[in-house]
Amino acid sequence: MTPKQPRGEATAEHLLTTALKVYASAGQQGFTVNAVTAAGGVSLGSLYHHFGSFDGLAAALYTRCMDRLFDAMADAVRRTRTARTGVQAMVRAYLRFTEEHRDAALFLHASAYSGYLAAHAAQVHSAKLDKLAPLTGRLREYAERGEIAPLPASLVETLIMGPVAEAARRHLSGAHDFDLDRAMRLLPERIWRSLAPDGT
Amino acid sequence: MTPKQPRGEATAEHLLTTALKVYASAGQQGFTVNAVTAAGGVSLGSLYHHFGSFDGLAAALYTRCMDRLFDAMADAVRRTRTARTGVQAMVRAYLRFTEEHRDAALFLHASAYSGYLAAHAAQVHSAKLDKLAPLTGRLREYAERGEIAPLPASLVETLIMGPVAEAARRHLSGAHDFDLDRAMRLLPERIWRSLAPDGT
DNA sequence: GCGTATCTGGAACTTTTTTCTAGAAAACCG
DNA sequence: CGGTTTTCTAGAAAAAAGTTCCAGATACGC
Repeated sequence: MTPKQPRGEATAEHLLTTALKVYASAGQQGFTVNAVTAAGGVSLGSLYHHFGSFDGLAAALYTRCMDRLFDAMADAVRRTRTARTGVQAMVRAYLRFTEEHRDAALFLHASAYSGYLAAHAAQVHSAKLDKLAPLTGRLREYAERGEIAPLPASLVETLIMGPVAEAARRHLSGAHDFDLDRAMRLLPERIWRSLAPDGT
Repeated sequence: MTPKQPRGEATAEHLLTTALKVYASAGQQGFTVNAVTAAGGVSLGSLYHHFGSFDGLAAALYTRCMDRLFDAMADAVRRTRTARTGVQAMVRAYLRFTEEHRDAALFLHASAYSGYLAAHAAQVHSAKLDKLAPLTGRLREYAERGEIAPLPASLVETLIMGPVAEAARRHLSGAHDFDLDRAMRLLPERIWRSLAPDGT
């Protein structure tokens, strides 16, 4: 009668996938414990067993989406050699991810500074640092070799992630005047210019 | 016995001020209707009469904070002539506002894409466009005069607001490795480089 | 098989938001 | 002024969302 329920670890996985679907289709305001358990055919007890709280589920989903984004960026950078191509690869990978995984990108941007994560902020932040390590490592190498201007590491990150995230937000919010394809063509070079050492 | 209650319009004003204080001291999770009404010595009925919903209050507060930020930026730009000094003035004004009105800046960044505004998104967005008009107008003039690179207007905005907002977020989140004073010295020039026309 | 640990279901409870309505204060107007 | 209308306030009650709890089911090691 009841469809075969996945159990154990699979249930947690299943809940995360369902949660993202619910978020994508019902939006922030339709994103409730009841909506997620109903959509997934899973009980409240299971959800709370695996995630402790609804915020816990949201934090896990956030972490999962973030992992995928940063993995995509790290992969892209790995195929480059110079600072210029590396930075531009990061930018393109972020924008490509935003386009190809719209739901995940939307959830990331909407949740980023948005209460869900308050209780798990520390965990999420350290997970972020871990996943970001390959990228920050590369940036440090560029700096050591003098391939980018001598700036504090956090400013270099700000100059890359700031514009890219803003572009993603504009695309995701459906701004009529924002063309993601054009951004993918123009932004990498512009961001690079903000980082290039003098006389380049 | 009961302290003299402000009435009418004044109550709405009073609630907004109280709300920001409550948000600043109790954080996102302590930011509830009851907390705000209790702290302000105002009843639920009054709050709902003036703002329709708790989200309505949050949207009004958001708009008010945003107005102040953009006014500060517009004032700063008004005192400049060239594209370079104008852009740099915007950047500095944003960062200065973040420092001087920490509570308002925190609320702005935390609420920006965060559910509170979903119901009033349209109003908030059009209010934003209005307040942004003096700034976008300036940027268009720069572009027409060839003082900045020929880029779509939304990309110019992205290249300015992206890094500045990211810097503000890092400062507000208390990142140990982020130094706002250093950012105020270095960012304006770096952002300018991303916008400068060729051969500058 | 047996015992233990893990997982699931759903009713009951808590907290937070929203609605509702009676009535007080202000504004308006002849 | 005196009456009428509108605006505003108060707080109880309802609705909605999140959380707790525990009885029972399932998987797993021995």
